[in-house]
Amino acid sequence: MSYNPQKIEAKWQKFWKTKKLYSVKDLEKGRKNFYHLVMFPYPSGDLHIGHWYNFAPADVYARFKRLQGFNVMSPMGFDAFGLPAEQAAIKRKIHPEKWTLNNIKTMVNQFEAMGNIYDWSRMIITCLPEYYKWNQWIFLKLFEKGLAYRKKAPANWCDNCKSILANEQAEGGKCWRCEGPVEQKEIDQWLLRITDYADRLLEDLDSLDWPERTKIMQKNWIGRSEGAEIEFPISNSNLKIKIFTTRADTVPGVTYLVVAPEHSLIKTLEARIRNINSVREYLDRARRKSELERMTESKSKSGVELQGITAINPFTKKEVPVWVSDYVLAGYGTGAIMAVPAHDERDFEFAKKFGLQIIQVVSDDGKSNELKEAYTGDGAMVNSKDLDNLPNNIAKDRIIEMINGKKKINYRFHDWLISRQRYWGTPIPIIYCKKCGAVPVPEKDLPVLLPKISDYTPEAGKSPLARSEKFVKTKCPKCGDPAERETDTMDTFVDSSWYYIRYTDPKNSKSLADIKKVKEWLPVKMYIGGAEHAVMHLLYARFFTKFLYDEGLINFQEPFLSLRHQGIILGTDGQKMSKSRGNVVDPDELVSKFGADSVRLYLCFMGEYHLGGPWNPTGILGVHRFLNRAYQFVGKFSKPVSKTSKNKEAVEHLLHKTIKKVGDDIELQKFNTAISALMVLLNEMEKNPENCTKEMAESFLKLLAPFAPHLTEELWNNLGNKKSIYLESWPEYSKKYIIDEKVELIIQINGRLRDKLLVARGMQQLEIEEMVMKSEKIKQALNNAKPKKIIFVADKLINLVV
RNA sequence: GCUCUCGUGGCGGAAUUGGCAUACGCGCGUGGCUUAGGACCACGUCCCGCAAGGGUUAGAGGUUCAAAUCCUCUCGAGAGCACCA
Repeated sequence: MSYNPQKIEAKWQKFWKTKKLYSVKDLEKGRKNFYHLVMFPYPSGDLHIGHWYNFAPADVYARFKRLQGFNVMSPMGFDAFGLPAEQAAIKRKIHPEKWTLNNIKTMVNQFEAMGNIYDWSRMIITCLPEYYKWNQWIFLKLFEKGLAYRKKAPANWCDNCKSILANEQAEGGKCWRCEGPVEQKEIDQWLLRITDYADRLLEDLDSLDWPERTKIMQKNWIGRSEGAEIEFPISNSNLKIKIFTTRADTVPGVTYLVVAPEHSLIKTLEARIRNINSVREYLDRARRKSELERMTESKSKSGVELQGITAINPFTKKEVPVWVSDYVLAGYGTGAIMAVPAHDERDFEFAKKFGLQIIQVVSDDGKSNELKEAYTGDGAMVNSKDLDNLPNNIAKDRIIEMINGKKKINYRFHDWLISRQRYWGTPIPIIYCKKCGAVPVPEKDLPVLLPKISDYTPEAGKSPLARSEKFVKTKCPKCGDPAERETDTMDTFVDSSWYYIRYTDPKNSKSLADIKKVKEWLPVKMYIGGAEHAVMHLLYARFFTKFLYDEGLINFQEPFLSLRHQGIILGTDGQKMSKSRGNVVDPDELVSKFGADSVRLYLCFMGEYHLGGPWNPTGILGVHRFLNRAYQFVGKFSKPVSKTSKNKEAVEHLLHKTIKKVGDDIELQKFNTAISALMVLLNEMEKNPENCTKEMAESFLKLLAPFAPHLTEELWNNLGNKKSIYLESWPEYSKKYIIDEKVELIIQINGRLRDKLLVARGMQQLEIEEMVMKSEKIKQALNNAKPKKIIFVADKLINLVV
């Protein structure tokens, strides 16, 4: 009999479907609920091998949990709004909805071929009104609480995508989607006040079982810093320049101020700036520079002095010049800084270049020295009048008080900008009325349907929806006057910020989810997805969860208790897979050659899950051979076998050790070593089939079941079992088999292996020493030398030091 | 530039966390069995050496009875941050 995966897999996929084996009830007697979730995919067309890597090993974990006795919910859906649908639609001249829903159909079929445990009755598609209605509903709640607001401000603009981006999506001056350069553009936009939640978002990180790296990234992104706001009066004027600093102790060393090119002061004091022409020229140049250029040119600083304008150092009362430079960011703090060249590297560099004064005020040896570089450490105050010799950390608070500074906490991140000037997204449910202003659409009128229009090509700064008169023209819900709808749509990250809640109650038309079901399932126990979402999706989702908690709609404050990242599969050449490189691995082809079980198994076996790595085209042969051998071996037990197994002890020991190892490893998502343990077990059983029993073969199948669901169902059935193997439970190991009675003890001389000894567990040192001295090898190696010292580790080793 | 993580055969990778380095698999070699398929089976496969033995975890040094694992430096790779005042 030969292993025919194609036949077996189709058969069992049908079986699972007709038996509804994976549709999950909200409550099952005697079983604990376990919510297992993988980040839902974008419906891009076909499942590629990267998708397989995200979903198949994650499914191994879910199946393992199910076998352990949990009532596992593992739902799947599609993050269906977004730019690529529009772009594909424009290119192919079909409606984005049609394109998206077609893709979803294909992908659902491909998912079924993967043999996953998904409960398709809970599927979510975010571009359908039944889903995005609740985006709008949540938006209105945020609006009601003042957490959604409209503002005209410079925003990140990607000219390729013709859209505004959130800061999280414009990292490093590049668009997260197309990698094109990001420019600044003034535009009216909707923002969500995520910064109100900054401290909670920071504090609650500690309680999460997340990769440390990811937590650090979120911490850095939020970027909390404690400091003070200090005002510097402008000479001969009532105006003041407000700055933010974390080093108030260095105020005595402030020798100039710098404002960002966008700072309002320049315009206000235009008339007094003597060199206004060269200042304007500088501002022009700075504006033309893209964010990217500003960063790459960060090495050499540029700037112009605002001649005719000086400020007063509030500590020394001395006049200091004011400069404009693009090394100061408009978006952080107040857009202006106090410069302390002696104690800040950037200021030092700037001062050196433009010949500005450098005054040391903190010193590690209490003396004022010639500085070759900025001194950023702690020390005692110098050149600071009465404060001299005081530790700088104490001087800090003293100075803030003396100069009427205000303690302040600043955050690096900004409010979340959600307006998108695009068609394929959730309409923002706001109506503009000349009399009443921005009026929320009443709840009863939700959803505001996305109209079917025929021309959704983007236009700079304006949503395609603005061209649909039918959509735009409406009546003010408050006063009934003619009014206009908001035409921007929401960032698709809004959709994914709460979808995990919707899975618990996906068809609810009365609320986003029934609180009873929410309590039954949430928070998510295990969440799996790419590390690239560390500061986007994962931060937004945490924010939404906290908001919905505050609204009393859910009973938990963190959505994902445990988080794991998968790695990325690279092409055979070690490069990122792409069609242009021609190094794309086609999973469908592999499935038709080797079967889905082999593909699943190989993806788990190829290395550490969170690392990924290059694809090895012959590697899959190894696991395929293994499955084939398992098929042949277990097949032997489908007929009654003689019960003469004489020496099953040895195999029994190994089996129990394997049960422990495979369970422990899957729990840690170390799938590769779990599989290698299964291989070792099968190798051993194959060598001694006469010492194996049917029960052993059954245990082996259960251990293999999470990895190779189709094959194990087939073999389980062949052994005479009528019900699915997934209605069984994970085998238990007994301690007596885990601990061997005899252990192999290593004998070392000076730390080098010389001999081995098989001894009873727990044997004492003296007894062992005696045995060691009788060993020929040891006698020879010792060559009559007497051990000076003997190190003994029970059941492990004895080391003779000569 | 800064921070973090990591460097183990021809390749993917193991190593109970300081205690037998190279498990498991790929590839390769030899032989067998097959009328060929990316099949299967057996044996071998870190380096030097006929052997006894010796050497080996990027490189150099250190701590220790004992180091892939801990410390220091150098080199290399990956990730994150990159004017955040």
